Amino acid sequence: MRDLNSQSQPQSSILLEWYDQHARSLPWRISPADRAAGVWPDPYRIWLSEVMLQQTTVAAVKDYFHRFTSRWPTVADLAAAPDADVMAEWAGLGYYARARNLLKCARVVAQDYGGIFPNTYDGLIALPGIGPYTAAAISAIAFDRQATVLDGNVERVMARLYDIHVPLPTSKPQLKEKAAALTPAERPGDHAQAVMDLGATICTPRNPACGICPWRTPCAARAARTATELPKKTPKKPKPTRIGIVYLARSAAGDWLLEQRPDKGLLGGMLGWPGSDWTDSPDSPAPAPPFEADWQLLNAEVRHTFTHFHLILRVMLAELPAEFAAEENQRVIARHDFKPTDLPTVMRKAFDLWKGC
DNA sequence: CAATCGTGGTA
DNA sequence: TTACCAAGATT
Repeated sequence: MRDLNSQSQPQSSILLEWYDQHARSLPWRISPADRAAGVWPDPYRIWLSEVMLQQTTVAAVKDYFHRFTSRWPTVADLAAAPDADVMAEWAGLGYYARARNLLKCARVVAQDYGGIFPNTYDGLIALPGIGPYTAAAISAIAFDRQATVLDGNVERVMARLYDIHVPLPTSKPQLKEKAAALTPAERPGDHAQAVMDLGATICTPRNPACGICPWRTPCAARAARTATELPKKTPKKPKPTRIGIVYLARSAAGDWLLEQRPDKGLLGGMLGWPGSDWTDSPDSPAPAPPFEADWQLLNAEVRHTFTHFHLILRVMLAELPAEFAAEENQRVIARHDFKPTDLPTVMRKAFDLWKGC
């Protein structure tokens, strides 16, 4: 007799059928026609897309991916690029340590590996900026290896599929085990992308579309009506508000004074306006203008929220003296070389405030 | 291990 | 307006 439990175990084959019909066309993906013709993705493009996609939405990544791949078509091209060019191209995407590690990684691959990415999980995870998720993703998607990805989507899908109420990150090993048990030997890369697509389009954090989910039959959370409350997460700490000052100095010719921030820490390696430290106290922060001048306070403030604090920035303006002697980390950028899009968003907001005056 | 590290979209 | 969230890595 037919085993009624046969449908109670989720199967990769069901998910892959759904994926073949619903896969989104993405710039780093091989089209179904190409894949049928035996074309495999370029590991460089998979690596680049996966690093950009770390904690970042597909919508935000698309344009950056196009700009990077058209400007630097190969890992060797990227490895040869000046640091400042890469940081400027990454500006606005956030988590700037990714850009610094991207360059480090490209240079290791170009110089130590002859421009060929290692094709194993162990080889990949040893590279800068490649952690457990990204190593698994590249292994599976670019090299057809049976690796299991565990990102936020997979965590959510597994927690619901098996109705796991243990909060993250404690439940992570358990979720990884479930995800690994579902990973097929055939098409592991498509399977990985299918689970993530499922999480991004059907098994969403709020209002999951359980009725049209390919795994609706075996889903334990759907049966228990607990899907929307999963996965549980340990509560986050509240964000403090910090206050700071930035100094916009513009010469009579329209040139701007900027600073390259230190490699470590917030906005590391990026251009920014000279300024004070950002303090927690409501007291006005110690002024630290880059030169003595008649600094004018703009009549509006920058408000910006980082991962773990809110920031209020006061913006001061003065004319940059022609004889100004720049420090080592400072750059006087000519009017026509200055592009606000080269700045991280919080710094661009300060510029926008001036522009609106 | 808990903290750090960006930004934009969404309810 | 606020809080949550997104194809996480590093220390």
